[in-house]
Amino acid sequence: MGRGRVQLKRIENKINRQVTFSKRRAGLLKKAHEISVLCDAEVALIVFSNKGKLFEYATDSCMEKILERHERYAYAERQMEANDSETQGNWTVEYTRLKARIDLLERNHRHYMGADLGSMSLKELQSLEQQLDTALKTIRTRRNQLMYESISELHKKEKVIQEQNNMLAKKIKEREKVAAQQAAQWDQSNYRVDTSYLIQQPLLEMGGNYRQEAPAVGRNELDLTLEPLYTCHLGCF
Amino acid sequence: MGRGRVQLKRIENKINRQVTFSKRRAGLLKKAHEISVLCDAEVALIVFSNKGKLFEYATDSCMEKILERHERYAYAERQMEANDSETQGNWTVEYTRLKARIDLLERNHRHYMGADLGSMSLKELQSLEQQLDTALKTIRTRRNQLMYESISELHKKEKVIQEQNNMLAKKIKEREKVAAQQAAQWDQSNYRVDTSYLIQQPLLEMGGNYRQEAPAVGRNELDLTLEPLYTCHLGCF
DNA sequence: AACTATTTATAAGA
DNA sequence: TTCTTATAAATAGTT
Repeated sequence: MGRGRVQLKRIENKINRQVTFSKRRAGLLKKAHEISVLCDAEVALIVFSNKGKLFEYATDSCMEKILERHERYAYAERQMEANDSETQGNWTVEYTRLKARIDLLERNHRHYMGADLGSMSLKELQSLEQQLDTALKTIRTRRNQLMYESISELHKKEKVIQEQNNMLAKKIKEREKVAAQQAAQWDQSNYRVDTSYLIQQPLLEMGGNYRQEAPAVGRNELDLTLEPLYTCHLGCF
Repeated sequence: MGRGRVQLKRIENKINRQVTFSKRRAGLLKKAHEISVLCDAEVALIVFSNKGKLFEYATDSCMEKILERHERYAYAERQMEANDSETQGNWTVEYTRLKARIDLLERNHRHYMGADLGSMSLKELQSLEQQLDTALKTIRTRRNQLMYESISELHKKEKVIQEQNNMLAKKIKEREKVAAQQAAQWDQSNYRVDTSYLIQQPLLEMGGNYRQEAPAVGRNELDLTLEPLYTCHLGCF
């Protein structure tokens, strides 16, 4: 269409090429619109010029919708192809089938390891991501459960040991009291002073130790620092 | 082009429409290819027929690449537009600017809550997803850290309390020994039998209690069940 | 950007 | 569908 035939090859003259691009671009957009209206078709046309400038046409000005439809379509097509080539395989019998299956599994494995992603489409990558994310979620849930149980267990242990601790402390206090009574009785009767000394010394030292470290400081820290965290963890399950 | 003019409106005759679609589709694809070769342009053309059948052309048969390029382009354009309309806003002064800003923020907020996603493109959704995923990761990291610290703390507490427990047990044993000596001495001198009875009774009862419940059963369970878990947690950070 | 000689595309008919 | 053909449209080269 025009004076002289056109060979289907890149126009080397830059000016010429630019002019032709303008003219043909207009024509192409026009024709895209025409077929869309005349034939009730959905058309998306994207043109990047030599220099990277974008021109586009889309039926009803809804490019994204058409592109998404295309993605769905292309994906479905690819799935069908994959299915076909996997099912019909009976031209070198089982061997080819098994080989293909192994290839697929190996490729999948590489993908699951995050390698060899260059050959995957956006859609495939999304699918992979979701799969991995789901797996990750399962793994995380499991790990959280284990941590939760661990904390629960520790709390229980702590309580038991603390109770034993308290009980021991009480017993010791009783012993102190009895020892004091004995000492008093021995003092009264002035009988064997050095034995009274042996009894009284360890009891005093121990009582002091116990009260300062375990119930006062230790318990307080547990109650203030750990209980809120624990409650918070519960909200996560 | 052909016998008689063509009005730009849907062809009502179904057969006619189908024929025209075939012809024009071929023409459109041809022209798309031509401009692509002649003018060194990158072209993507997607056509869905009336009945949903897909026809497509892409320069170098690389549809996905062109579509991604388009997405990047369209996204950048949208960003610029948003920036513009946000920056220049001086036709109803500050009011319009603030209103737009609030609208944007509210929309974003809805998106962050997972609502009102219908208006978002695939790319925007991906971006949102990544944002949320990153946020989620940060949150999870933080939570894991807190749980880790909690476990660490509990282990430390457990150790301290256990040590105190052991110490108390040792003290009590000493007391037992001393009491036994006293009892022997008192027996020897036959002096006040009822006091010796008071001392011996609580010590025996307590020693049994302690050895059976805390160090034997309690400690074993902790070592076997919790230590591996703890090590496992460490691997997660 | 406008003109115009030609080539192309295609509507209608077979 | 496909082929043919008359004609409308597109456009290469020119101004």
